[in-house]
Amino acid sequence: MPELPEVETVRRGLVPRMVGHRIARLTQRRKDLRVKLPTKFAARVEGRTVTAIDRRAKYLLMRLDDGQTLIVHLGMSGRMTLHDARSAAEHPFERHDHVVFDMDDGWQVRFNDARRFGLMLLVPTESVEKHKAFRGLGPEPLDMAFNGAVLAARLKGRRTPIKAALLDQKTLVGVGNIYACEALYMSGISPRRSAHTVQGDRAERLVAAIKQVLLRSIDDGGSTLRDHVQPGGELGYFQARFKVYDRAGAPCPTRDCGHLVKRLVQAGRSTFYCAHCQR
DNA sequence: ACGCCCACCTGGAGGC
DNA sequence: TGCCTCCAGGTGGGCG
Repeated sequence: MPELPEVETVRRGLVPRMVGHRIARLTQRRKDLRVKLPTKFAARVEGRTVTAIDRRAKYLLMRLDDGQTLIVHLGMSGRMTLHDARSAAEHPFERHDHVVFDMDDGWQVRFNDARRFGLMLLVPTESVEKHKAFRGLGPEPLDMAFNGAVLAARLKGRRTPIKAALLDQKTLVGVGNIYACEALYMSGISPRRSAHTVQGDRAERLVAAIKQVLLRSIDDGGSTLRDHVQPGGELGYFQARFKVYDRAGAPCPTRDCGHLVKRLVQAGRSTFYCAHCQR
């Protein structure tokens, strides 16, 4: 499910239910996520108050009041759902509700992840950036400092196709298969173009497209294809705005183009593009 | 060091 | 209905 806009949407949905609240109880209904939950995980989290929820790349960072950070990654199919346990309605667990946070005010936050590619880690806040998963992560695309020159420098000398380079979180973070396809289409750049040739004006156009597509998607609550829901259960709507993603065989949306959207496989992932509009 | 392939896991869709 | 194949929003380990 989640690329930057979906993770950011989840973050925003969790803030009002978690920040400023104590985790009264944490239940591990299943421990074998991508990274096994540490022993005594529940005991180390229970009683702690969440002071903030940040995001870095596609990771949620739940800051706890004892100086630890609970790192959450949603993998491909992870979601967070909210339940008001004080209401009279029944709240039966669903298949794949793996970790349950009971907050001190009666709200319940559940981590649900069918494929179990997600992970949770508990690390000292000051060492988050030193963790193996965070070392080498590229710049945040929505930072003011991220511009064409920054991207161009990171693509220099790289022989892989630009599409694959965008998926590589060492190049920049937060962009996944959907938004890589969409940003390349919007900037008129072929996904097959060698990454090192994306320089100068081309890099500027690509950065502008990346920022625009991510921001628009956040505005729409992300993209709901299969799994993504906002924590309150609302769907995302950005998928209605896809120009090429998952649209193989459909007419290219550029006026008067007349060509069809094509699908190809790069680095094991589907790429959707218009061979006429993207060079 | 880099780039490619695959595994990790479950479920939904489509073909027969 | 059932069974089989393919595909899915991510990541990281192993290989050449």
